[in-house]
Amino acid sequence: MTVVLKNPKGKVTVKMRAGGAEQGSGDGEKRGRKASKETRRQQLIEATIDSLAKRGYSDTTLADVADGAGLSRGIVNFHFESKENLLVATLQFMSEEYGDHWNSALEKAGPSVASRLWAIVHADFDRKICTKRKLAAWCAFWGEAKSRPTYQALCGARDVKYQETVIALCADLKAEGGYDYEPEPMALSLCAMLEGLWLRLMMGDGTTREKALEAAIAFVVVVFPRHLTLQGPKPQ
Amino acid sequence: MTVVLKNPKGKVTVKMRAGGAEQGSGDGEKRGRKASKETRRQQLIEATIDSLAKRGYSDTTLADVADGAGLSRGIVNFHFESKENLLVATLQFMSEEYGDHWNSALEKAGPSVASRLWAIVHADFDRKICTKRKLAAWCAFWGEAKSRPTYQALCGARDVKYQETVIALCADLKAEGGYDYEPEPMALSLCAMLEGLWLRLMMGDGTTREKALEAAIAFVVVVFPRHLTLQGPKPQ
DNA sequence: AGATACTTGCTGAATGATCATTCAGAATAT
DNA sequence: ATATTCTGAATGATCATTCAGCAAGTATCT
Repeated sequence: MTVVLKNPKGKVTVKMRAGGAEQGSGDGEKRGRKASKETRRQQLIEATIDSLAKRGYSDTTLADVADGAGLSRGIVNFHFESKENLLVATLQFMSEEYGDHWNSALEKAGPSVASRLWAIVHADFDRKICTKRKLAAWCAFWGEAKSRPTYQALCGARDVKYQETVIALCADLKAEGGYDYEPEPMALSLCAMLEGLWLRLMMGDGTTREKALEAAIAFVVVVFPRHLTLQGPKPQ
Repeated sequence: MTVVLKNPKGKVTVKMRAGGAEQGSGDGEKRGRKASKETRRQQLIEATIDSLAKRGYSDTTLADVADGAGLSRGIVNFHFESKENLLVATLQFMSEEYGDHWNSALEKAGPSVASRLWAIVHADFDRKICTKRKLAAWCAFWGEAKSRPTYQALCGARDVKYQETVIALCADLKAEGGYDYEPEPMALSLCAMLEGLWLRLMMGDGTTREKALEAAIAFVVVVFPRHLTLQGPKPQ
């Protein structure tokens, strides 16, 4: 919906979007013509995630993104030069948001290794990260990643840091608790399971966020029974 | 590479593909003009998997598929009516092949529940199923599944039967061995982990088939220590 | 304050490239 | 001769990209 107002002189003076698509950054940001370059880029990235989620990678068009942002057809090439750039920027944004999220979850966690593992597993199923919309966008990129080195690098960067962290946590728990398996395979299976649960959530079979979290918890509790219970990390 | 032969009258009589792309069904099948409808369809499905693996879903074109099969441009619409039909048939084929594979692995397995679980986990990493090429094709479909009900149904069908089987195996092991966790979440986390490992294999980070299998084994051994060891199922 | 020129953000019609689909007719089999 | 399988040029649809021009904001001058 577009609102067009006319001033007393009869000239068009305001032409901006009304309604619910305002997904830019901070609330104080200016809209319409006044929006800053960064705000506009973020707005287009959000519209891209919407489009990826709604129509999938291969049906995402610049026209759909522009419509979703309530702007004109040429807008993406104006701000991003090309469709490819927009998609890379979108993946970059999601990748950073994901990384920031689990890092801050680790910082907020208690000092014990057990509570840190508990926190990082829960972070993956947090409402901020784990929405239908974003999972669908992730999956769209995964589907293209193998044939596009740029996507592969960005998805890979996401995983490497995460997995190293999980390996370290598993190694620390082993040192503390006397488990007798290797940290690397254990961490790999844990990370793979978390991604697999995301995949399930996207695919929309019966799996819900609650069931997925329950399954993830069941896993880590069985693997580290001396440190974790179904109710949470044991006090050291 | 295309071979063109001329008969004594100077007319072109044979025009068929030479080389290594002959991935159709049985060896006795005829080639060239003589190929049966089913052979031709299978040949095109294999070329589709190749194209999906090489170029990804969004860059897979009918021209590329036809080239890959060594046939002309209109061939797909002749045998499948539309691109969409070809892709659905391809997914159907992969889905059936996958299902047949783990079902026959279960049949070949020993009678004990432990050896059946062992077999089904190994089946996922068998060289016949778990190739770069096929994993990439699966991933391409997953990426589009959320916005295409047909794909979603076919991918879902793949999973539901599998997961029910795994739940039953987990429940039987629990009954036998006195483990105290619920079969459903445990089976879900196991299935999710197997899919997640496939995802890793496709993405081409350092994960190899051997490491993936090792991680999967580490998991089930930890979960069912009374029935499984790293070397295989325990004799009952 | 008002007028003027200049900058920046944005628009949307036009362009050209890519690609699925069609189909008339050629090649081959029966 | 007739039916079947296949070809490849033509067609039309979709879509990314371009760009001339408009509108809003800002600086400078009177």
